Amino acid sequence: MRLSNLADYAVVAMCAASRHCGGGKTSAAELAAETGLPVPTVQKLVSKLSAAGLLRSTRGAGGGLQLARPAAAITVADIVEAVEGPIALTACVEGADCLVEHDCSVKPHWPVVNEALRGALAAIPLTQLARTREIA
Amino acid sequence: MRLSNLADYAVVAMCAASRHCGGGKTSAAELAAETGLPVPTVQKLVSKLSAAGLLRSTRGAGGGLQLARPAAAITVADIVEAVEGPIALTACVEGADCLVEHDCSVKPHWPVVNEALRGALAAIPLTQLARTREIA
DNA sequence: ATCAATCGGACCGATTTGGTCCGATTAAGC
DNA sequence: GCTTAATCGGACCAAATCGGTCCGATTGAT
Repeated sequence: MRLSNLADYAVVAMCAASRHCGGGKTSAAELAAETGLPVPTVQKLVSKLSAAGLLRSTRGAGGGLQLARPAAAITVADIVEAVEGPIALTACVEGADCLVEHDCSVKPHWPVVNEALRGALAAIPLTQLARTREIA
Repeated sequence: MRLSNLADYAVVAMCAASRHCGGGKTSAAELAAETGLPVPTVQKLVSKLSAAGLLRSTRGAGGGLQLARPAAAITVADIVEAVEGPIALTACVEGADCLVEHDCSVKPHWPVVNEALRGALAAIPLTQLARTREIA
């Protein structure tokens, strides 16, 4: 019942990237310096985030990264799904057959819980996270 | 972002145990037969569930298991926490220092998400799960 | 006191996760 | 047009956790 470290890091990294949104491009190395994460780890993250369409990467000298969408249109749920894949608490939510399929009275309830979690994550846009410790 | 298989199994096993509530005691072997899970796995589960105070075990010949509380007073959150430990999406929710502590603007938001998830799990008592496929 | 049936904990293999490294690609500069 | 430099992208490897299996300790009935 725990979020993977990578997903946690990704949220922090995207939060840092959103601060560079006005100033144009940033780089994986810069994000690593600001977040304190290892550079290769950040590179791995931006790969997945780019593939998911959350970041837009420009290669070559002078290249870098920028948000593919406005920060307000990116939620924690988007970031988590980009790194960990679809949010599914149990295998049967994704369609896999559980081994007690014939009389599994629990099955119908999981999608409800699943959507509750997803809704909680989708309710937090990147703009809200960028406000440094205002709600602490 | 996925529940462990053990936690999923534990919910199913507890659901099966609740059906024996009126009839008194059951056993790990019986639960295994009803759920289709391997016997040793169920034994492992009942150990943790007993330690968490959700099941009461009686040892010796003719012993067995029974719910320690009424089924209505046991929620999915209780079962998940019994098997997986406290529900904490990130390490910082539990008090551990993240390595970007000094300016982690994300940190204040995790407890909110965490409670939303926990609330969704705590809203489902065992009695609701026992109703076989009524809400499908 | 013996026996039988149960739970409880310890051991082992497998999968996933997290971290590191090197190569492919691209744009700028000469 | 070529060289150079800086970047992203994917492949490789170690570690931790998870899942499964087994055997021993404890307890009540006979």
